[in-house]
Amino acid sequence: MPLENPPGSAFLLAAVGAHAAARFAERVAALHLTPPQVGLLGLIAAEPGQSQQAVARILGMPPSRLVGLVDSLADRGLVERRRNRADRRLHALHITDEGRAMLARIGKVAHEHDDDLCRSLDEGERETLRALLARIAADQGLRPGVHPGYRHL
Amino acid sequence: MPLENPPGSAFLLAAVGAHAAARFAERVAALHLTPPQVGLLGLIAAEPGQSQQAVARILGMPPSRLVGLVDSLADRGLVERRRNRADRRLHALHITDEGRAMLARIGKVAHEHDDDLCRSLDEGERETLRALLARIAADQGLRPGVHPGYRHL
DNA sequence: CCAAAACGATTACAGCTCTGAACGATTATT
DNA sequence: AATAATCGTTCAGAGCTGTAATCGTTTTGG
Repeated sequence: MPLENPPGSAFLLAAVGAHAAARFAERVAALHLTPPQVGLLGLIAAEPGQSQQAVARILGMPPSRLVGLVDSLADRGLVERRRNRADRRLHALHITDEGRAMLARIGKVAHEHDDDLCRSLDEGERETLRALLARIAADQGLRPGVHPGYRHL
Repeated sequence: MPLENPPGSAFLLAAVGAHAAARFAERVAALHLTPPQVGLLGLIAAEPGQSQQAVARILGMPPSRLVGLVDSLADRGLVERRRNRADRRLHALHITDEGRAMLARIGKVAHEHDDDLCRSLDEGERETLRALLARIAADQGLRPGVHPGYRHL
């Protein structure tokens, strides 16, 4: 039972959001990926050439955590570290062709996931939901496209 | 960046939900509680007398995990284990008066949290959001009042 | 009626992940 | 040139979780 009856928006949001995240994790597990890996891959694709520290700041995780994550993607050839000639301390992150192909498969999975989650809503209702959530996200200072949960998972 | 542009409902839901959960965790931390403890306390209050195994099944966590959780609440006098005379293997869980008092404080915190999260929405929009989320929750088979994320946090 | 299987709660243990500090390499500062 | 700061990485320690063994109790079945 929730703390309020009926449950408030915040509790519903957290519960449904956690469910959505769990189901998405199941789907991408079929591609041998975890949600943080997917988030990182997407971020590198969207803004290539960033240093690891910059990416770590955006994602809100300690740089030491990012190392293993980048390793796991680089080992599979989805991402590569390129040495910056101007400043050889930096490792610029870039997506590979294989990474882009994987991202396409992920996009397909994400779309299926989206459809299944919202199957009880018609298109107008889905649009309403997206709009309300986007308003909350903007108001609460969430960076578009960054999943706060990747911090701890 | 998300996998789709603009982001789909599922991604927004997971992101905003994780944010809501994180902010709620901060708020109840002021009461020296964690979200799983809050969820357990609420469940015991709503359906008193249940065995630990029954509660563990409802929350979707292994019974061994519940032991420490119940301990932490029992140590603070918010909950008590009562021996069942008919079957002395079972420990029926009951909330105490202090537990009820704490639950009242939690309810206040939850309400403030709710208000802050939805401050960019008017009352009609909040009701719309609640309705849409409740539809998804029901369709996806989520038990009302049970937070799936408590499984792993 | 008694031995054995089943069941609930607990504990012990092993594996995992995360955090924070330390380190080597490189660059900026003075 | 020497020192401080920055980046990526590694490493040890802490915390947490699930699995399996344990103990007491109850049910089952011969």
